[in-house]
Amino acid sequence: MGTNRGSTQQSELYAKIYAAVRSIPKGKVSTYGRIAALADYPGQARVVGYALHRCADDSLPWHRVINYKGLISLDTAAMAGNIQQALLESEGITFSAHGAVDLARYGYP
DNA sequence: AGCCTGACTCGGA
DNA sequence: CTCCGAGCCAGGC
Repeated sequence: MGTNRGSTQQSELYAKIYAAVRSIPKGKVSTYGRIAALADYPGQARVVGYALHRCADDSLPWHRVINYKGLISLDTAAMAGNIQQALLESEGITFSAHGAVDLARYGYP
């Protein structure tokens, strides 16, 4: 990549993150740290969370991204957390009684 | 320019 | 099991 005009690099970061999120197959879930690694930004899980927070794309399967504990980062009592769990369950993902996902079973990669 | 917050993660007590 | 602190980066004021 020769001369890079500082203009599209910022989008590149989000593009990689979105691409990683889109790479999650239906019925699977991934973590922020995992997405960061797939996006070539290991350790920057917070940036992934921030990118998803600003997600302007409704076709982005952001609900397949959870934290490393297998829990929904959003408050499950809140609307967003409730929606996320509902979406994952609609894809065939089962939750524990404590509201946790088995990453060893549904985790991706 | 600087400061604070956040859809994160990890290790320790 | 829960709580706390430290490290990382981007965005907003």
